[in-house]
Amino acid sequence: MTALVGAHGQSDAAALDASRVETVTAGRIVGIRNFGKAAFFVISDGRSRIQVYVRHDSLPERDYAMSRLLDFGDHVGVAGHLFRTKTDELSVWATSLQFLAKCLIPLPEKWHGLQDVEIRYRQRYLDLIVNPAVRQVFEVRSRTVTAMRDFLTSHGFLEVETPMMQPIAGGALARPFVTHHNALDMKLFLRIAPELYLKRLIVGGIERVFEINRNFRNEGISTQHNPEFTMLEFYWAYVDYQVLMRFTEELLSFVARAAVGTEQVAFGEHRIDLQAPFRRLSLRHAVAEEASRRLGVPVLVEELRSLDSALAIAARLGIAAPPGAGAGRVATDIFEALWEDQLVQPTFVYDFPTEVSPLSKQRADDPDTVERFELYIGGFEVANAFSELNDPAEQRRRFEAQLAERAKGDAEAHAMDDDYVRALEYGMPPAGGEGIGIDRLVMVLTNSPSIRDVILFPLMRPRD
RNA sequence: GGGCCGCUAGCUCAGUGGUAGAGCACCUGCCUUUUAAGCAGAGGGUCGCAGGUUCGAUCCCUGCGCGGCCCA
Repeated sequence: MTALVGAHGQSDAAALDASRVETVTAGRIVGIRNFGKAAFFVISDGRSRIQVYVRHDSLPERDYAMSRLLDFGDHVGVAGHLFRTKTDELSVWATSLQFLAKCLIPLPEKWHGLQDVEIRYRQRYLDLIVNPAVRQVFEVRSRTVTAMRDFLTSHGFLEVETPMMQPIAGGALARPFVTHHNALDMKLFLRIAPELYLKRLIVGGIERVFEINRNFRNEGISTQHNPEFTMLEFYWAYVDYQVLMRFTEELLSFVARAAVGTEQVAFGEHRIDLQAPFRRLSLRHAVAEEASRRLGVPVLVEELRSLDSALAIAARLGIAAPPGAGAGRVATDIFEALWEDQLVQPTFVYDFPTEVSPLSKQRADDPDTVERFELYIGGFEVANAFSELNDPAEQRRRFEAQLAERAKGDAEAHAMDDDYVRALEYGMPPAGGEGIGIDRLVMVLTNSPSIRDVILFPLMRPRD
C-alpha cells in the first residue's frame, strides 16, 4: 500500500481517470463512514492510508453484504481502480472485497487514541495500531542503527558479536543479573558491557572493531534506565580520546542526517544542534567554576584533588558523598549534581578522575586524571569513551583497587579479570574505545522524554 | 527504597456520603462522494483490590496492587 500511495499520491483526478489504474491492496480498517448503499473505509498498513469506496452497484452481492459487517480493526483486501472523490481524497473504487481477519476486541476511540501509558507499553501492538507516531519513532530507531553500522563499516570497522553470558561481568561499574548453566553447573552473568571482550580482539589484531547489542544492568528503572538497553561499542587501535571526540562529532552528524534528515532536532523545550564542534568541558574545571558561582567564593581545582577539601565543598553544596569515596569520586558526584541537567546541547566532559575510571589510560602529565570523556546531550549521558589502559601491571593495580572498594561494600565496583590482564600482557596497542547508548540517542532524535518510548517492550512488573 | 499523583463503560474523561454520567466504539433503523460524515433508538459498570468508619462508601480513613513524575 505504501508503494501504491507513493506512486499515485500526487496524481490529480484527471490523470487518474485518464490512466485508469487498476490495483489490489490490503490493510486494517481504521476509518468507516457508512451510507445507505455505499460506504467509505480507510485502510492502513501502519505507515500509509488509503480510502476505499464501496457501493452496492459496483460489487458482487456477497462482497457488498460482507462489507456491511466490517468493523474498525478488521483486515480486508480490495481490488478496483484509483480515483479521487469530490473532496479530492485518493481512493480505490472497489470492484471486489476480500475478508482477511477479524478484530474481535474493540479498538480505542479514534481521536483521543490510546493515552494510558501503561496499556501502551504492555500492549505495544495496540499502541502501534492506534498511534501512528509510535511507528515513526521505531523507524527512526532502525535508521539510526543502520546509519551507525554504515558509518563504522565504511571507516574500516569489523562488526562482531561477543558473549552476552559471561563468567565475569566486567567492562562497566554496575550490578549484573545472575543466571546458571545447568550442564556446566556454573554461575553466569548477563553482560553489563562487551568492553573487555572487544579489547581482547584489539589484542588479537582486529584494529577496528565494533558491536551493537544489548547490555543488562540490575538497577532501578527510570525515564533514562531500562534493565536491558542497546549499546554501540567500538575500539580503534592507534588513536586516542582526542581523535574519538572528533570522530564522534562526525558520526552523530551523519546519523542524525540519515535518521531524521537534519542535525537540528527539537527536544522538549529545547532545540538541539548536533553539528560539530561540540562544547568541551574539563570535569574538575567545570566543577570549580560552578561551585564558585553557587557558593559565592572561589573554589580551586586543586581543592577537588584532596579528599578532605572535596568533601567540604560537597557538604557546602548539600551533596552527599557515598561512604568510602575518594576525592575523585566526590568530584565526579559533584559534577553530576551541578551540571548534568544543564548539558542540553552536545557537550564533551573530559579528563575524569582515575579513581572512577578503572579501564582508562592516565594522562602522561597527571596520573590522577585519565584520558576519558563522556558526551552529554539533552541533560543525560549518551556516550563514554577513553584512551584504553594497555599497561597490564597498572590494570592489575586498578582491579585490585576496585576489589578493595567492593570489600568496603560497593556492589558496583569492578571484578578482577585475570584473563583480561593476561591478554594485555601479550601487548595491546594504544587504542581508543567508546560506547554510545542507542536508546538515549534515539530519545534525542525522536523528542522522546522517556527511554520506554524508544523500547518496543520495556520491562513492566507483571500484572496478576 | 522515599515523597507526590493517578486507577470510574472497550477508549478518552466528568461526577457525588443517598438508585452511576458524556463523547467515541459496539448493536438496531434511515441515508449511493464522506473526511471526527449525519439523524433516530437501544444495550453496556465488582467505580483497581481488601478492610474500616457510617443507617448508607465509587466518594472519608488504613493497607495492598499496578502505573506515572520527582528524589536517592
